[in-house]
Amino acid sequence: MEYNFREIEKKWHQRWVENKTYQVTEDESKKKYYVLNMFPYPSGAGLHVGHPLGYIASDIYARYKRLQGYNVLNPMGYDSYGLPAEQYAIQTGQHPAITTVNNINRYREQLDKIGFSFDWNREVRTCEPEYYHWTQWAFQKMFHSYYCNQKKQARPIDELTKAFSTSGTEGLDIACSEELSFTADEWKAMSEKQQQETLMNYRIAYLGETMVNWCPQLGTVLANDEVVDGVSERGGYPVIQKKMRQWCLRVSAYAQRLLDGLENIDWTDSLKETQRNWIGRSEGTEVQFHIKKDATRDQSDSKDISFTIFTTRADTMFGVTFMVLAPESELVSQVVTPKQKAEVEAYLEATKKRTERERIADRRVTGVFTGAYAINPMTGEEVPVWVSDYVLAGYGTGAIMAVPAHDSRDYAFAKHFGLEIRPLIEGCDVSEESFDAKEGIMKNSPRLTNEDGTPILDENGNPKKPYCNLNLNGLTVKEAIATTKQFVKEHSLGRVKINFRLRDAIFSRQRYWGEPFPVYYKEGMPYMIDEDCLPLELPEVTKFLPTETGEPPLGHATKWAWDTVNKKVTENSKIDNQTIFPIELNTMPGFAGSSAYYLRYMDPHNREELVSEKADHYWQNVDLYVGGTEHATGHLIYSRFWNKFLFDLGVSVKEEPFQKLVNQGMIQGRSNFVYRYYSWKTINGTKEVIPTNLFVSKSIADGISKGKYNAEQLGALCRESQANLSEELFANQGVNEIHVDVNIVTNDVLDIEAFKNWRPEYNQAEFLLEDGKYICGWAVEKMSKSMYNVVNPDMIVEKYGADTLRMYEMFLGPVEQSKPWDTNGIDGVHRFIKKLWGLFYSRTGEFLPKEEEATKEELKAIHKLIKKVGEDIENFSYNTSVSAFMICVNELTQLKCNKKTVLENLIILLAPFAPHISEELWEALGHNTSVCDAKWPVFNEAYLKEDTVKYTVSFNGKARFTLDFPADVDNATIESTVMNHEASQKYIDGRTPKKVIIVPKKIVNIVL
RNA sequence: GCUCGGAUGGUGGAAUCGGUAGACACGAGGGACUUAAAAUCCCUUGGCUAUUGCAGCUGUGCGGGUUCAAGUCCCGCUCCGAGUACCA
Repeated sequence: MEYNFREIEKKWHQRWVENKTYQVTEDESKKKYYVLNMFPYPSGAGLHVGHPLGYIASDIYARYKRLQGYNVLNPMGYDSYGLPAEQYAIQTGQHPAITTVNNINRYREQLDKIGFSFDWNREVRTCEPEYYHWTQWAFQKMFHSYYCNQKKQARPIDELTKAFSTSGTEGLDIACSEELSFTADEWKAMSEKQQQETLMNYRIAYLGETMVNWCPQLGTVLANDEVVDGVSERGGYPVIQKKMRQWCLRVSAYAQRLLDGLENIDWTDSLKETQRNWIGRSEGTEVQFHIKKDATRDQSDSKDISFTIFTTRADTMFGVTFMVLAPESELVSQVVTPKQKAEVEAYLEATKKRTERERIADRRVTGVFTGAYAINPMTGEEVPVWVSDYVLAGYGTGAIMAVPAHDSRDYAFAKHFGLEIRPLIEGCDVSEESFDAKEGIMKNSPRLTNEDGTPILDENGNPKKPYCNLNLNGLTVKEAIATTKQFVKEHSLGRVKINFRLRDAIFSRQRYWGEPFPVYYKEGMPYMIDEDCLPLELPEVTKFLPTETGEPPLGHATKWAWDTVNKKVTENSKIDNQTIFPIELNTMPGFAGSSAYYLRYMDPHNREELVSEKADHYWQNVDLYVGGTEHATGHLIYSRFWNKFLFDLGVSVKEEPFQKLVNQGMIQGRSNFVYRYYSWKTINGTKEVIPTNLFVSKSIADGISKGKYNAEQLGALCRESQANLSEELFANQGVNEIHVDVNIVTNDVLDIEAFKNWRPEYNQAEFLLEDGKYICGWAVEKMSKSMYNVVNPDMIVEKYGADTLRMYEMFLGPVEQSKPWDTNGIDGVHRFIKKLWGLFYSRTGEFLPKEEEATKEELKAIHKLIKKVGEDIENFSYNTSVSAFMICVNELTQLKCNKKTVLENLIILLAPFAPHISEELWEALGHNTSVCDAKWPVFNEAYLKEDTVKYTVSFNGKARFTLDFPADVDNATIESTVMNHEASQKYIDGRTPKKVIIVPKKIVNIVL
């Protein structure tokens, strides 16, 4: 019987869908296992073009777990190539919808191509809200919550308003503002609008006036992780800083918990590290500096101006020689002296114009003196206050104390403007660069002597006395930091503070495709529409672009107002601001919907709740999440934040959403080149290229580039290949490297006929071959259309089948490693599948498996495999599993094994890797249930027991030969046997061994 | 700059605890079957020397070290990849 893989695969695929073979069971007494694939497809290559590495890897694990007896939820399961996860999931009822609107839209073209029937204008809106209902719901909950530092969780905002109304605001430790700037009486005196405005400072979802990354070309704001090198991640358009009123999520409130949570989850260290860096916790000290009073300043001299700086190097307080404010800091206008005012304002104007990208591109040292002086609380010294854009407004307090001796940025600034550099560490040299390392012994603190050791004198000519009783001299940097911290705290000069780099997430987008905010505006303040009115569905619009007045696309909608009486959306024309109000025009970003989608899969048809308590308690969290590292600072942070919030609410039982995370590597492109021969001549001193129709094979091209051929030799090559090229073109040789479609190249051999048809201009091409073939050059590049290296796995599936593709992608190497897509080895895997088939069917179509007792060798072969595959799957080392299968099938073929018991075990083991052929052969073995309901075989050590053990005999560490010993041999026997062995004599050479080392079951080493 | 990975044949990659480096494949070379091709099967395949036979040397990016024994551990480099960046 011929193995017609494609027919078999289609048949099984159909059956799985019809019988809902891989659906979860209702039996909740079973252990659960939840596998999920990260929502977007790898590396943006698109639905059908990208390689389903992650799907295959997670699907193998899910099937393995199922065979182990688990109830497995695998909503994005990849059951065969040719059926994308979404379609499968919808058909089997496991998927509530397709992640988010944004994602649907992104894959629209590809989904259309494979016949995914969708009325894009209507169904997207009528189908999606079932899902985004719960995104809107969570958003409203965030709006109605604040973060309580003391309780380390989100709490209802009502608690806060109650506290404000009484005097009991003390003890409220709120993430966003630890000091309340108003009293209970003031609160009560506020208007409703003022109260609402105040509450915005505390809500977890809040409207914030923040600097945003605005992308004019895209007409929308972008999150920090969507901006790469100062340009938008999608499209690469410039991004500028702009102050806008936007919805924000107070992710920063969860910074510490996001950091702590990393301890207990099973992610790769590098990914955890990336998140740690992104969260950027830094422990330091906040110190208050006062501005020296100056009569010439605008503000009355009586007013005391002070500001706080943040530093991790409190030990360097004695080395402060100037202060720097961020240009955006409000302090600048307060401290500037009239004399410096014009200059400072000019500088502020200039920096505003520079985009972030320009600031990154050229790191010029710029800045301007404000005319003000700050008083160092440790030394009493007056140091100048500058403004410079190297200080960021968004981090710390937007002001720094500059210690040029021990900070490279301050150093560059000081050198540029000729400011003092005062080293504080014994023996450090700061003549060329600053000494940034946190090591060494402190000196100069306080600084009482000059460089030559003579005492510094005060105004009266007496030796200067220390300004405060803090002396760090002789301490290490670490000790000095701790001592200074303590000192600052005790003397109320500041406080110990922990800063995070992590910023709040900007949650508005000026797009159409996204969840609409269930928010209407009354007197400019946002109000949530009632929870029972959710979901608020996207309105019909005529255009998806921003309006002429620069409003978001929803500004085109004519029916986008909220009727608070009838509780429904109504025409804009009816807005009276009494009972009918305008609705928010922004929509939510892509990460909104993906942040909690895993919870929804646990209970996809629930109309009452995001997830039922029962389902949540059963499924808990995702056991295995497979996806790319590119989401480390985006989705994987937002999702953890979102889940922690839901955890605080009691909706999610687990604080961390993804217990184990496996990163699949990216599939890179492998480009092929052809080499087009050209000649050239010099006309009027310029080199002129004469192109030809001649394409030369790789090694000839290399030869030409290296000048290996003279005109005669090349001519001979041409005659040999019967290529017509006129004589004069043989001199002045050169080749152009041209990308060629990888789909017309096999094992780097060009399909010449296909090449001629590929492009009309190559119709008349001639070739210089090597060994009768045209060998192409190759390089690893990213997959892109322009490099003609995009490979569509569909072609592989049609030619070799989905099972071969699955196994081949796994065989390429470790899952987490990026690798070029290279079909050169696929024949090997396909051969393996055919060999496997050969164990079941003879060439004449006879069914071979028989009910016979397996031999010792056969049992050994299969149990070796059981052990290996089990271990490998647990370690996600799928490539070595595939090779183990090959070894086993080779052995069984050699043994001519057709024992049913052996083959049954083999098929079960193979089922996760090659599900189609496994189902087919499982059925052939006489089973009428799916192989996915079989039991994973139990490994029995006894079958691997050997009577004899092979020892490697080595002399002075060099392995020479091997010897077999009985398994229970004692060391003395080994030693005497080896010493007396004929082969040993040559190496011993009459000497007496100094030492004999015997490692049981492994090696014997004789030291001479 | 900082952080984290990595470097093994012509290629992808094995070597899980320090114990015969190169499993398993691809490619290449040779052979069998065939009128021929495809398919299939068998042999060889890190390099160098030797080859009638045995064999010897060398070899995991570079330089040191620890050890009876190092791809694996330690120290110092080089190169490549990823992340991040005026974060005070």
